[in-house]
This record gives sequence, C-alpha cells and structure tokens, in this order.
Amino acid sequence: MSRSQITRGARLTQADLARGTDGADGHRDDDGCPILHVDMDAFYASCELRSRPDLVGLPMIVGGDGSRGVVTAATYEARKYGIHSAMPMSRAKRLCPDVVILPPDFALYTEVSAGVMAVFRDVTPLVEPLSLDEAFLDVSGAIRRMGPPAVIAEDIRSRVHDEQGITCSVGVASTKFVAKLASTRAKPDGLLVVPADRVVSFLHPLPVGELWGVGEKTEEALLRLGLTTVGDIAHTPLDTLVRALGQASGAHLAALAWGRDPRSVEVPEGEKSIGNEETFPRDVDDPEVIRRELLRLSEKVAARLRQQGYAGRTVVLKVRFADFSTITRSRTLRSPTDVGRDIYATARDLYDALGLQRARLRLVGVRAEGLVDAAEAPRQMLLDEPELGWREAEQAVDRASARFGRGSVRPARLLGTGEGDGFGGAPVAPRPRG
DNA sequence: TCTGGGGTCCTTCAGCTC
DNA sequence: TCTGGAGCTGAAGGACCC
Repeated sequence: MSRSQITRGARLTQADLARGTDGADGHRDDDGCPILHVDMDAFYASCELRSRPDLVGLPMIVGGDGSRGVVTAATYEARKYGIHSAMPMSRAKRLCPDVVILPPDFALYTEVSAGVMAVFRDVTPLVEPLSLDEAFLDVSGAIRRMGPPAVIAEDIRSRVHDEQGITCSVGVASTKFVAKLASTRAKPDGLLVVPADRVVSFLHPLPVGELWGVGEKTEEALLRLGLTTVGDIAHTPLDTLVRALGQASGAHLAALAWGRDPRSVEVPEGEKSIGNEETFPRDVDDPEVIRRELLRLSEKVAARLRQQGYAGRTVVLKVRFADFSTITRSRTLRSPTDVGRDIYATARDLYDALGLQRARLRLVGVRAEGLVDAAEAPRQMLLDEPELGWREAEQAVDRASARFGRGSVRPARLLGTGEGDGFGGAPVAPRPRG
C-alpha cells in the first residue's frame, strides 16, 4: 500500500520529521498544534479489502443492495466514476455498471475500529471518537514522551497501517476544526500540519461548503448573501450572519472563519439517545403491519438499552411518508424504562394518535432519549405489579439470545415475520416481488 | 436521481410555575 | 383577583454529521 504523503501546504517532509525542526531558527510548524484529527480512508471499503485482496484497485462499494439501498462507502477507484456515500445504489450502478457491491459487515468494522482506537489511547487518554472511523486526539501530554505532534501523527499512521492493514489521514492543528479540515485535505493516506500562524491564510480561500457544520441548506443561505469563501464569511458583520442563520450558527461560523474554536477534546461520557428505524422495501399502509414493525423496533431499542445499561425517559416515534416528508412525536414517561413492552406501548399510542387511516408510510422509527444509568433509574412500581414483570422476562430473553443466538426468542406477534436480527429480523413489510 | 441508518445539536413554540 | 414577564421543560422539526 502506498505510503505517499501530500506535499502541498505546510506538511513536514520525512527529513523534517527526522531532523525534528522545520526551519533554521528551530521553530517547528507543529509548535502549538497539539490537536490531531485522524480519519480512516474509505473505512468500510478498506476493511473489506483486507479479506478481499483480489478487489484491490477495482471500483467497489459497500451498501445495501435492496430496492432502496444507498452507498455506505466507496473505494477511491469507485469515486472516480462520481460515486459517493449516501448516493442511491441504483444511481451508482448506472455510473459504473461493473462496480463490485459488498453488503456491510458492521461487526467487522466495529472490531477494526476498536483496534484503531486502542492505538490512539496508547498515545493519549484524550481521545474523542466521532464515529467508527475518526477521532480527535489531544497529544499535549505525549509530546515529551513521543516527540512533536507531527512525529506522533506519523507514528499513529504507521501503527494503524501495520496493525490493522488500512490507511488513515491525519490533520495536525491548534484547534479541532482546523485539524478536521486538514485531515480532509490530506486524504488519502496523508498528513497535513496547519501551523498556528498560518490558520487564517489556510482557511480564507476555502469554499464555505468545506466548513464543518455547513451543509446544503446553510451553504444555500450563505450563497444568497453572496458569500462563497470562508474569507467572505470572516468579513461579514456578525449581525448579518445571525439574521441569516440564527444566533448559535451565525456566531459559531463567524468565529470559525477566523480560526477561533475553543472546543477542547472531550472524552465522551455516554450515549444521549438510542434508536432504530426501518425503511420498508415498499411503502406500507396497513396499520397492523406498521404496529408490528413498531413492536420489533421497540424490542430492539430496549435490548440495546439493557445491553448498555441505560434506561430512557422519552420515547420518540418517527414517521416518514411516501412523499419523504417526516414527522416525529414524543412522550416523556413518568420514569425511565428499558422494557420493550413499555416503549412499544408508548410508540403505538403515539402512532394511533396520529389517526393516519391508511396513509402510505416509507419509514418508521423508535428512539429512546433522556438516557440515565438503568441501575440508578427510579422505577414506577404499581400496586398490582407482579414480583417478576416484563423487565425480568425481557432480561431472560437477553440471556437466551446470548446463548442460542439473536432472535431465538421473540414476541409471538413477530413469529413468522422473517429471519431475526435482534428480535424481529427482516422488515415485516411485504417484500418486492420478482 | 431519488434519497439508509444512527446519531447530535439547535431553534421555535407552548404550557406551566412563580 | 388579575396580569405580565422570566425561567424552565417538553415537544416538534430541521440541519448536519459519518
């Protein structure tokens, strides 16, 4: 695999890394740049290529191959055809009829991710994962032991490559947001240092859409104001930005445009919500089918809550109609729960209250928010509650699933609805024919 | 072209209490 | 007793990220 590094910008050369300085005055480009953003290159696809070396160099994508699947990850060879993640599969296949399609294997990606994160935590305890394939690191405390940030970054890149067989790109900067931009520009398989005194000149020529937090809508709003580069944002009055984008976003973007980002690397404390949703292979208008799917999703959410030791206080129902419009309805319970029965009862009530008759639905989802530690969660005890209730029954199901496989025990209503993933398995909606 | 699934954060609005 | 404002919480929706 190539170990090439980008040569533009302020990236240190191998010679600089070996010498330990970047100039005659002994000043290093990475002085005052303790933040690293490490991002795996085409992560899911790279994981697959480890066991499929015959596919190296070919256009390959990972994603669901169903009627409504989208691309989850694409190799750089596939990207040359214009394929990118979140693109509908049907379109990807039109762009590159020979593209190799592999179904996602999240267990594998989770395992590789754990190995990569272990490399990071070997360097510093200050690791903030953003997803399976990227993380921020604050290496301030490792400099004395391991050397300057750019050397640490190169060490991480080598270890990830040697131990996990995949490549990553690293951005090194004084702030999280600049480090993140730097890693993106270093891709693939590169390292980019943005010196603290060159942040503004690095940022201002960039198009507004490259800023972290500027998506399609915000970019449209900025373009309407005639702002096309980060420099344009920097020289726009704060009032104007706030009027166009709201208080928080306007002030945030104004600060970022000058490279000001006070956010430190935070080790996450825990999840804030846990949910599951399912897009039907075809739109569904049968309330019984939809209630059954809500039951399956509720049981799945509850099992995940119990597995991670959480209970949720608010249940959120999500409904997406055939025209892609989406609504949510939520209800806060008197006490947090990790019982599928309770979550389902709430989700079903919320659904019934919508009075949809036979509206065609594309997707339903169930989410638990307001998570608390299940062991410390107050529980609502009823006067006539039996000594062993649904919670204990579902814990028994957890034990059976651990022993005999997921889906081995499930609610009677879900029997015969397909092979199980979690409790319910495949979507209960009718499958496309032919 | 036709849009998955799992999340987080922000804004707005309504209802409640003081 | 009535009224208005502040502050809080819950609900809903939207935007964004990977």
